[in-house]
Parts: sequence; structure tokens; C-alpha cells
Amino acid sequence: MERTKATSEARQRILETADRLFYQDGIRSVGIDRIIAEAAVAKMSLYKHFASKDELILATLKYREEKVLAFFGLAMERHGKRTKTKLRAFFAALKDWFESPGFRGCAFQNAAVELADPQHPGSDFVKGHKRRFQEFLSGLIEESLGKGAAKVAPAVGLLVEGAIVTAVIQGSPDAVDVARDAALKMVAEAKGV
Amino acid sequence: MERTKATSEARQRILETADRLFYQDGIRSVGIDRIIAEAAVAKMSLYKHFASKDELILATLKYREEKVLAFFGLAMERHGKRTKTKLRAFFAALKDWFESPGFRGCAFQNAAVELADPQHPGSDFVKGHKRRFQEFLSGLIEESLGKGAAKVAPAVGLLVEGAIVTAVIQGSPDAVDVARDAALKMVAEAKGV
DNA sequence: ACAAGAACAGACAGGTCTGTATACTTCAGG
DNA sequence: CCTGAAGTATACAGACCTGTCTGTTCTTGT
Repeated sequence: MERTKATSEARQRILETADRLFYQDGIRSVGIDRIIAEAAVAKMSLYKHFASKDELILATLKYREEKVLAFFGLAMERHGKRTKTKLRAFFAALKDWFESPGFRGCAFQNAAVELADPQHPGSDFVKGHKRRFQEFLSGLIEESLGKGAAKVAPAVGLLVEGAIVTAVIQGSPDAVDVARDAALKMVAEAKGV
Repeated sequence: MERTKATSEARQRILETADRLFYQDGIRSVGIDRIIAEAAVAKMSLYKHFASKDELILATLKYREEKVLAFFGLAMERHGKRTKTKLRAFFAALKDWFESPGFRGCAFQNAAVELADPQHPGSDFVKGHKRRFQEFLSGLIEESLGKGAAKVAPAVGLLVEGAIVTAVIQGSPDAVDVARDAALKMVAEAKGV
């Protein structure tokens, strides 16, 4: 089997370890040495696959976007069987996430804060991710409102972002219920008109 | 003139400089050496007033809470003359903040992310600040809804928190308009019933 | 069997970080 | 005038950081 750069086992181990540690303890407080130790990989292997820590950070963000999409796809399918709308399934999935062990908020929000510099490639990717996430959310609302979703989707997005940071700070998932109730009310309201 | 620890000029200079640098570039990426250089203070003076960097972080958070309160007090008074409600004045003040040069989101949200550890005294203070801020917000809504404010205030809080992180990530203050319109609608809705 | 690529192992350079130690200056009150 | 407090200046310890370098071992295709 040919081991190309993109499918190398060592590379994958580095990526998964970095993603986990960055999320747990923060990008800046996790050093290269710790990543290679926990990934059981030589330092030179890491720098063969990723030119610098900044590049590794960017790679983990891309990796995590896939994971996030997969998580919501799976969790929403699971909840979709007993919820009336996709939006309800989404909030149920969101609650699952908030309640999952080690929950520490949105990795993309956190990266934006930690990187601080808007010029950093990571900050740019975060911006793109949030745009894609918002479009995903709009798609769910279109199930109920069609093109009228554009009127409420941005506000629902803010509720979701706000619920994430609030849940982290409060150390409790309760904010998701507030966000869900408000979002569903807004959608119902828009439908009624 | 007796120079007590709490009013020392050097201490104040350290506090203001640390607050500015921490907000600009992030708590973890700003070192003690840079703070003392820009504050024009000796290192020993800093450690006389603050036992450790962690303690300095906590002190800057407390200092900033006062500044935030003062800012909103002033800005809302300014806008209050031509807005119908205190809540509208609040969102006008929020927009001023988003548009101010060097805006980089909520220092307390950012601190919570950067500190990562929920056990850190700073994380605890952030939690308290957000509770106080939420009560302040509830108070504004009570002007329109009385005790009924409790029904919508938490959701308005999420809209505000979401608008802050979104504005930072997008690099644009537009989110505040979305949050304001949604919040006013929710309040009007609750009043109508 | 052997060459080549991939990963491992570990030392090292050069810088930064927090916090401490030591010695000097400035200045106000009794 | 002198004592004590506050601040200054600077060197240093010890840890940690990213990234580089050298050399070895393992695996795989030919």
C-alpha cells in the first residue's frame, strides 16, 4: 500500500491528537512536544507533514469541520425520527453536544479568540466555517419557511452562537433550551404571518 | 499624601496597560516584560502590587467590569434622548462599541476561552460578570414588560452574546442590527399578548 | 536482496516566559 | 536629618517554546 502524505497513519495520529488537545486546553497552551508525545510520533514526522504549528492549527480546523458536520448529520438523523422538523432535530443534537463530556464550546470561536490576529489563515477559515454553518442552518429553516427563512435565519444563528458561549461560561447546557424555544417561536411567528 | 496600595500611580499604570494589551492581543500572548515596558514600570513594582500574572489577570477583569458599566451608562444616556426605550438605547450603545476602533469582542468571553480552566479564579469572575450583565439587561426590559421581562430576557441575552462573537468573526458590526430587530420583536410580541 | 521512502529517537539552538534576588534612587513625615 | 516606603534597574534561574539537525530503524516495491 502506498502511503501518500494525505493518508499517512502518523499524520492522522498527529491530526487527531492535536485536535483533541487544542480543543481541551487551548491552542496556545498546547506545545508541539506534548502533541508528539501523546501521538507517539517523532518530532521530525510532525514537521514533515506540517510546515509549522500555524499550519497544523489550520489543518486541525479543517479536520474538525468535517467532524462537526458528521456529528450533526448523525445526531440529527437519530433525533429526526421523533421530531417534527429538522430544526427541532438540530436543537436536540445541539443539546447532545452541550452535554457531552469535555464540552468546551465551539472550537472555531475559540480559535478566533486565541489567534487574535484576523490576518491569521486560521481566522479566515473560521470566518468561512461560520458562513457555511449559517447556510446549513438556513437550509433547515427553509423546510418550514421556504425562501422566507432568510428573514429569521440570521437571528437564529445568533441565538445558537450565544447559547454556545453562554453554556461554556455558565458550565451548564441550559442555554440551549432558551435558544430553541426562542428560535421555534420566531419561526412559528414568521409562518403565521 | 499617603500612597496606599490601592491608589498607587504605578499600580494604576500597570492595570491600564495590562487591560489594554490583554484585550488587544490576548491574555496568553502578552508577557509581563511587555506590560512593564509599556507601563514604564519596574518588574519588581508589578510583583509588589500583584502576586502573579494570574492575579493581575483577575484584577484587570474587575477593572474592566467597571469600565464596561461606565461605558454603557454614558452611551445609553447619550442615546436615551432620542430612543423610545432603554432597550433601544442599549442596542445603540452596543453598536457604538462594535464600531469602536480596536473592537475585539467581549473581554470576559475571551478570557473564559483563553483561561480554559474553569477552576481559574478568572473564569469564576467571568461567570459572575455575565450574571450581573444579564440582570442589567433584564432591568432594561422590565421598563417595557415589568415582571414579564423574565420570559424574554434570557433569549435577548443570547442574541447579544451571539452578536458579539459574530461581529468579531465576521469583522463587521452588522450582527448588532439583527440582534436588535429580533430582540425588539420579541419584546413587542410579549407585550402584545 | 536491496534501494528508497517513512517514521523514530534525541540532542540542540535560540528565543521567550514567569518569578526572584540584589542594589540603587527618590521623597515625604517626624 | 534620618528612617522607611515606593519605585527603579538589571541580572538571573529554570522552565518551556518552536523549529532544525543528525543518524538509525523499519517497511515496501522491485
